[in-house]
Amino acid sequence: MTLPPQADSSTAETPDTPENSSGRALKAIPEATVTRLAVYLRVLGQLAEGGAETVSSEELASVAGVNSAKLRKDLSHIGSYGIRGVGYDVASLQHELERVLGLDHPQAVALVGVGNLGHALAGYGGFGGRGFPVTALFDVDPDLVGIKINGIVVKHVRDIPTECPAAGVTIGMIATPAQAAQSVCDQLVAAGVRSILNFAPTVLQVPEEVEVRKVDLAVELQVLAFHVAGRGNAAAGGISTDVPAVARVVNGRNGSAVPLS
Amino acid sequence: MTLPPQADSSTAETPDTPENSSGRALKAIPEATVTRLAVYLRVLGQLAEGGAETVSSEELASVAGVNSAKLRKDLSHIGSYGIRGVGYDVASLQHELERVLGLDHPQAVALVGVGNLGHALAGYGGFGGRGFPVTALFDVDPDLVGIKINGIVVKHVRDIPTECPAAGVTIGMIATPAQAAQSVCDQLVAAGVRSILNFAPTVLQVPEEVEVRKVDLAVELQVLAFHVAGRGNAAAGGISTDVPAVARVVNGRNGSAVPLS
DNA sequence: CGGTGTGAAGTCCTTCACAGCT
DNA sequence: AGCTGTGAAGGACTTCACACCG
Repeated sequence: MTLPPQADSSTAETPDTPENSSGRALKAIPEATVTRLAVYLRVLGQLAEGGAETVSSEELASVAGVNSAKLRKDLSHIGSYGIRGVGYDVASLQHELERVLGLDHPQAVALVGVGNLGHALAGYGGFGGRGFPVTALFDVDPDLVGIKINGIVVKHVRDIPTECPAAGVTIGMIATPAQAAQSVCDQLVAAGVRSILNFAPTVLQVPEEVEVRKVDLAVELQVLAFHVAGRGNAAAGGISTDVPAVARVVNGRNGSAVPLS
Repeated sequence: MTLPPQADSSTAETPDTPENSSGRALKAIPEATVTRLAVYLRVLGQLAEGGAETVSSEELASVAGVNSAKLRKDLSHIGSYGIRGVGYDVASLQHELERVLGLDHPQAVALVGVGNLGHALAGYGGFGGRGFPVTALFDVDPDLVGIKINGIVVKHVRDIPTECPAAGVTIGMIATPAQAAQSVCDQLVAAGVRSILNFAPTVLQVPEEVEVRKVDLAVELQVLAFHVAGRGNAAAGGISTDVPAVARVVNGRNGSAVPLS
């Protein structure tokens, strides 16, 4: 699964100065960069599978759909892990990114709302490769509470206060109808969850220390509709990823149909 | 689903100068603004249901999770539809936004990949309110081709070239595994689709005139993980929506549990 | 007065272009 | 000779603050 840039969070401030493992002082990493780091990480995984040992910024950028200057600037925010004249070591850059993104010790994810969409999310094993295990499921529908999805029992929403802390949940996903979302959100926050991915079409009100990212399908489609209507006229200018040649090759395919779902 | 800003499209150029219905010259609307217009539209719908006739920028902004200056600036891009000293007429602003977003005449949407996630998307009637009807479904799995979802028969992917133009499809959604996504994308583009919402975890290569927005769950979760890890330390600063008071009230609820899914 | 619409200032992000390491 | 890392320039979006209108 792939999501776009939609976080409605305003930009975080980082008053104190974190350091990386080698003790080098690091400036706060821009929000926009963090999102792309996750993309680079995924691409590196593909390259590693393909047996690549090193990549140049040009190659990596091309596959990731950005230009090389941006990629190098992004990576410069996390330190100097490239080799001049050569490129980046795939494996070590991968580890570095995992570390920076906090993936070195895994996060427990709770999903609330196991209806239509939620059910699909729960079954989405691995979330497109190395991923986040959903470790707790909640709903209020008596027909759903008690069933197992992917080996996990759906609990009642009222159990959030006890179950979430017990399971060490740090990230919550809300896939309930809009009317229920704020209430659920409040309960997750009360249970100590500080990061929430919201699929319900509502703006959630949360305390400062909680981060919300939202995924709103209707909004995505409406933005596309705007462009279809010609008002954003993409045709005239530079929409689309500015990526040439290499990418299609490295992606490991070139046009033949492949089994779906 | 919500993105953030997340479309990876570079910014479109708009060389010619569009006008609105009243003939007033309009500058190109910023991408970031378009995304929020869709949110405002949704909120206006809620307000209209609640019986509101007018809203101030302050109120509307609060419910939409932005500050009022931004909201006014956003609306100024589409013209002057407010009344000084009063606010905005809910109904007419609603219509104006629908017109600008190109929702006045509806778009046909095709969905490719009716597996786990795709199935859920197909059943997501109305997409959280006024929405986009999915009018064509495709897959390659023989077990899926031929079944009906929400009254729509799943066709084989090889029928895209004939079915999409026939149904007047303008927007495509890709919910296939990553390996299949580029191939499907190519076929949609060949069939005349110029706007694509991609759920597969791959960067799609498309010609300039095609717009791609992506929704990548793994990336969203990884960004959240980054903040959990404290590296983006939200706690210290200004994450979260800067919305107070009014919002929770206008949202029509205040904390009690509501049925889910 | 109250609240919109908007120039101007400010912030964040992107792109350029090149110095410097290997 | 090649490719990274980065200051500096450039754009895009946001916030401020106030003139202006109803």
